[in-house]
Amino acid sequence: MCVCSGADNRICTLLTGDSVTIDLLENRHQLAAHVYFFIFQDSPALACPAPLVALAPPGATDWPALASPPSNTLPAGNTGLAFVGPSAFSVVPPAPTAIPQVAPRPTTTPVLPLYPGLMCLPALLDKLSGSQGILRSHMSSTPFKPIPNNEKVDLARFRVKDPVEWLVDDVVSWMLDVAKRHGIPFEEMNMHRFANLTGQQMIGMTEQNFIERDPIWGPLIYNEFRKNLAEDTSVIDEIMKKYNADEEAVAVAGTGPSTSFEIPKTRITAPNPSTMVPQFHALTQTLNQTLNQTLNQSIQLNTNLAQNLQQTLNQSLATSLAAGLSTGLSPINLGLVHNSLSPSSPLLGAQIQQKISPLPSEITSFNASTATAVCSDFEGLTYHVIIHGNITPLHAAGSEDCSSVIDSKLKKNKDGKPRKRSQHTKGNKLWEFIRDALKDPLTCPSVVRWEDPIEGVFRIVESEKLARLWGERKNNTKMTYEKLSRAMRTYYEKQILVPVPKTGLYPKKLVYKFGPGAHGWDAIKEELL
DNA sequence: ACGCCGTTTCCTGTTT
DNA sequence: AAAACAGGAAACGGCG
Repeated sequence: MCVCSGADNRICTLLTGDSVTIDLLENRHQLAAHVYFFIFQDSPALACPAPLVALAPPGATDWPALASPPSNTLPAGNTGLAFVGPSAFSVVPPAPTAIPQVAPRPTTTPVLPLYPGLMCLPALLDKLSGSQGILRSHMSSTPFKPIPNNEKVDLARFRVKDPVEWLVDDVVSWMLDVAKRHGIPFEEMNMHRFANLTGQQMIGMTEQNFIERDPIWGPLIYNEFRKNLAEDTSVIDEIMKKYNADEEAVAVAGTGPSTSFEIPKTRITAPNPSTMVPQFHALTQTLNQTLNQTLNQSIQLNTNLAQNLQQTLNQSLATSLAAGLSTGLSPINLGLVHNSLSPSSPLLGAQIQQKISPLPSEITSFNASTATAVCSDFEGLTYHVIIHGNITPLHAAGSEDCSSVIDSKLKKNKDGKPRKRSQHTKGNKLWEFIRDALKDPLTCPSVVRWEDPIEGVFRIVESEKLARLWGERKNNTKMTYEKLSRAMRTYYEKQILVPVPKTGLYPKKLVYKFGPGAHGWDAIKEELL
């Protein structure tokens, strides 16, 4: 999809993915005079000739007069823009001289008729890029070759990433979201002035920088971005990374292995303000206070754990903060934390069990059913457990290390090869496990992640880790991704999974899509909408 | 004891 | 070449 703006109508921001299609449909009436939308209809891999539906603004004089409509035009009266393929383009910053300022912006937003013509993509591309040098295609000159760059591009992706990790696609997606939420017609934003920025670059920008790029909406965009940052946990992440680095250093130089339950109270120090973006000072101080407070509570809890194991923390703070610490969640994901980290979280037991193992020897088990724990592992460096609720030493089923017991009970099949123990666990089906992993910040997005939460498309990020977790769940240390995927494939027949559309929108491997037989995964969709 | 379900295991062949 | 995908066949263990 291509969104063009600017007074010369040739500054184009190229987007990929289909979620924005909905935005377009919803906001079609808002399209003002100088916006062109190029929408590729039903184009599996953007092979050309891909039917191209273009909206022609009334009175537009420089609309590329491209060809007569091919024979496969849309039926008369068809206004559907429903099938949008991926973009074949990357964003190329326009030359500054090519961006005249738009003086009075249109305030009315007429409903635009569909341009009657359907045009071939390369022709249009040549038309646009040839004259201005704005567009660059990833496509080869071979017109029928599929897009080489079919990396995941998801217009909802910015929601699950830190702004600091936003790529140019994410920035544009976010801006579209801002425009939609504020009812701003896209073309009224100088989106192209932001389309070459990453989140990291935007973090370093002042409000004035925003205003320079968009005198009208710059302050709003700036405030929206800051709001995003304020709700984001990246700063805490930085603090915690620093903390972990310090802790590791101490552990190496110190008296023994460090565990998450050896948290020195003095370890958290304020970051050097000179190394930080000025706007973050106040935020960092606040977060530091919160962090210290929470950690101190955890330390206190830890101190009493072996004797009493009854402690109450501020659930909201501990859960949200720690969940954010674990994954650097965006605000939206933080909003999901309460649901996803419920004590009954299917992953939690295994995760807690895994994380709890370095506890002092007298604490050998953990009642996951009565506790809410959050673990953050920072890519395996170290981790911290912040616990809320009642924790009692117990002998919960599954809490012991069963591996040796399992091994001794393994039966052998005809070939004399050992077979694993139970495969059948009521209410714990594989697809449910994966669904819940997608809700759990401990595993999403590090192990599994959404490609398109609206469509139910998800991707396995770390296949063997997912298999290991599934194996832990089933007390089967021999689980592999190969076996797990075989079980996944049995779901196609039951429509629990359905084939992922070969649109080129998604990576070719490790991507699955929930089907009508699966349920409970679309709660995230409701959160996002 | 039996049949069904939801895997798990093993395998061969294909696709990416 | 390696990883992932596809799917057949048989085994397994829990459950009704």
